[in-house]
Amino acid sequence: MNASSALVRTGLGDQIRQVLIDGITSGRWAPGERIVERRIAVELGVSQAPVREALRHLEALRLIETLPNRGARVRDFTDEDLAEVFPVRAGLEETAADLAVHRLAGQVDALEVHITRLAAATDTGEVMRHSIAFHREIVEASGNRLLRSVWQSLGIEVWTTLSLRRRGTELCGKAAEHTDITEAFRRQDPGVGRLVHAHVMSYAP
Amino acid sequence: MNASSALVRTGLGDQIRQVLIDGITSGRWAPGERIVERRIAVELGVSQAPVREALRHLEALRLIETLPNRGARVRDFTDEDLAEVFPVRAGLEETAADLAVHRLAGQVDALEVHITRLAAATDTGEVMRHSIAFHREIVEASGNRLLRSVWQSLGIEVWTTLSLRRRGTELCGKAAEHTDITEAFRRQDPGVGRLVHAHVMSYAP
DNA sequence: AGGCGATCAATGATCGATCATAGATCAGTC
DNA sequence: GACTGATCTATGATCGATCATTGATCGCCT
Repeated sequence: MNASSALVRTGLGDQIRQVLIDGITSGRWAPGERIVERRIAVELGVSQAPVREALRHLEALRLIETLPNRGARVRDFTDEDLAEVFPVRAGLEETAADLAVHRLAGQVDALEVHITRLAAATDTGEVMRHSIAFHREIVEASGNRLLRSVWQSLGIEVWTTLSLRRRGTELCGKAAEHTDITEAFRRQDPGVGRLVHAHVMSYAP
Repeated sequence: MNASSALVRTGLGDQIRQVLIDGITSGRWAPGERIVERRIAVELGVSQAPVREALRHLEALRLIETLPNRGARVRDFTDEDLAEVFPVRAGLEETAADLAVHRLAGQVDALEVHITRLAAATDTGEVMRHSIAFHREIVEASGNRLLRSVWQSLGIEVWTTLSLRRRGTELCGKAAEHTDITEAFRRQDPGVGRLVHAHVMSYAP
């Protein structure tokens, strides 16, 4: 067991997953390229088992495709793949907003925090993270744990990164709508769900 | 390797998962009860690895909870857990319906098949399966593979089974609404999404 | 008695090795 | 040369064993 990259002892599978995600989003592994379990295992100085575990996570995130007995390969993301995310997100977040508007009861402090941070963000990555955090906050505020689980399993961050990598960054400028949404939450506007829906869909290509 | 239950050679993990799901839905393992990897492995005459794989699937279905280094236990499903499914399903299926109405373009044959089969169903389990199949058809018809993937990952069948086990069966009588929905699809009614949403929510406790 | 650290058993996490399958390669036949 | 089947290779799937963590138990000290 070497120490190629200082893998500290806390959940090998998780760490390997992150390595693989970084590798895919950074383009180290090209779309369509095969990811061989043992090769990764040797490279990271670990066994095959935690690599398999990580790969199943990537499969759940739909970052890779696996065929029985034939291993995994990086998905060749089509524009359609990227576009498919938005209706699903929009539907989920509309549901979340409709649930959250009752629970928040006009208390929008948590949302405003993210707006402030987003305004202060400098680089693209930071803008993305804070923008996503705002949406995550709505989902959290829904109080529906299943909804949160499903939303998270979409791997929004990763897909957004991939989307940015493909097309030029176009996610700025929409920040103003976050303020509109927050105001709708503050006055407990029952139309906030549709507002969120439209907002999410406006990101779609 | 014994042959306790004729585990044929095609995806041990999948088969083990089914054994565990059956065990949980049938009540063999009580809520809160611990599921010990090696115990299952010995019982089924397999190794620990495929059992772990199966357990991760159950975790994704939220049938079990796992703590790091402390194993898995059957979730103690609260009424709230069961109730949480419906808003999420409703949101997803509304999205699906809105997408599907364009793609189907009034062709509702596939939907009608399930209505016919549902009408012919005899026992409760069959009613449930055909009823679910109708909803699955809508999701399939959306053409959005991500949506399908997310919907399937909800494990509707399992949760419905659990719901039936807890409360008396109350899912009959709603079948008529399936006909209404199908008609809405046939005439490409843009309100079909809301109709499906309301229909799904009507199952909620 | 109560608190506290050492010890132990159970078991999840990980490992290294083996088994089995899918493709690729090669030999033989026509 | 083209087709068929045997063989070989790479690799996923599975196994049995070991490492490491957790919570429980026990004995000691105050």
